[in-house]
Amino acid sequence: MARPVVKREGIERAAMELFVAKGIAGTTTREIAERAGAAEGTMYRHFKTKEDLAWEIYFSQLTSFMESLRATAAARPDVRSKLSGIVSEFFRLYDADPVLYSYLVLAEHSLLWRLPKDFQTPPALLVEILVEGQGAGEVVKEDPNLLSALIMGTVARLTIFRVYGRVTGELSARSEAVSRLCWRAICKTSAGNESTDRNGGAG
Amino acid sequence: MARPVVKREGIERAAMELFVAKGIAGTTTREIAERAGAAEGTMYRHFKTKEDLAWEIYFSQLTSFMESLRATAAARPDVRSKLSGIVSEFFRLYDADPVLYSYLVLAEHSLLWRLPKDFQTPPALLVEILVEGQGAGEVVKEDPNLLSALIMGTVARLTIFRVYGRVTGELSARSEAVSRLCWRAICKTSAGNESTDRNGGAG
DNA sequence: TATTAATGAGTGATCAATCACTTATTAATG
DNA sequence: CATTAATAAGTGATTGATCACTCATTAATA
Repeated sequence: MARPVVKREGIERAAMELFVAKGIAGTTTREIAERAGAAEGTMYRHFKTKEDLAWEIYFSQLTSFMESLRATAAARPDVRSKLSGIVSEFFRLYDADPVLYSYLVLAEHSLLWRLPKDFQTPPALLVEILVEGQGAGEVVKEDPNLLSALIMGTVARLTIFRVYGRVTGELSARSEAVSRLCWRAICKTSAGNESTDRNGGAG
Repeated sequence: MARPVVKREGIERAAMELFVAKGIAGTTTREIAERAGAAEGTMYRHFKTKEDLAWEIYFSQLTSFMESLRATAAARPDVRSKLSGIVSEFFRLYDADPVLYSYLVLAEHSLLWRLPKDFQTPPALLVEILVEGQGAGEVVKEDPNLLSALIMGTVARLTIFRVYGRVTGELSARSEAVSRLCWRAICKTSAGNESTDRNGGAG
């Protein structure tokens, strides 16, 4: 235990912001250091390479986000509300930290291959829940990957629209509408259309 | 006109393949020339900079794709079949040329800002059709951007799943299922659920 | 032969990464 | 408590490699 670490967090934050704005390859180590108010050498004290820096941010943040997704799903009793809980969680993350959201969900597929083979990604969690719903006869019998693509895709694309100003305001406010539309698509009967779900916007 | 141009197309193709695989910033001019079997200097005869090369490919191909999207939509009589025609068109492009699809739809938002302000993008075309459908009472009265995000998002995410092996085979084979599910979500009544659409998979 | 495409060695700038060094903090000793 | 040794964070000039881009020259066509 010697001198305490004070620069590392700032380096991670600055790096993430630049990676989202310009891509990993398009960001220089000098820029990161400058934005973080640190020396380039400090970066290399904590991270082996620039790619490692990108990876460590990605992995730790995705792990943490997946834990909250799983907690949300586990706390809900039925498939319908599990799904709207997950949708809410995505939008909550965007509203709280758009840069982090972009880094985890929209950016750089160049990091995905590094994930451990048994790492549960958001689409995989969705498939798990959807299969459960199909077993219970609540979800339509289509390829669960297709249903998962519908939910993940709608959420991700709405965020892209938000980034580019095609939609405005807090995405959390859209949570209920997105859940409702997605559920209309994937529910077995069309009875779900008129259900007034209150979990979509809450927590 | 003396010596004819023979290398340009190969440079564009090689560049696009590398841009999709490694990003624009992550691709070097030397790599492009090598893969194209041309000299670096030849690249600069036809394109002012590397970024210009990326942009010219993007703009010309997107313009051409938008023309076929509009033609498809125009050739269909009703909103339901216009939308499934567009979905089919996306999947057809992926099956025919996954690299081009990835370059146009999945990659590099760094080029989007260069589009002329009046350029009609795929989401904008969808919104146009959806608003028409709302006017005719066929489409649910939600923010058309949200409905457009649902369709565009589902299509794009399914392609990402295809790229990463989460789904396999020709995406065109999924066209009908995707259209049907999306229509369930966005149609005004739930009557669309049992309609057997034959346009989704065809032309 | 006039014209233009194609070439590839060459160029200065910039890159990621290094390393000898300084500074802040804790632990040990009297 | 005062002093000092040990430790690890932080620094920034430096480096060799690599980058995007140029230009004098050669090759191919009308």
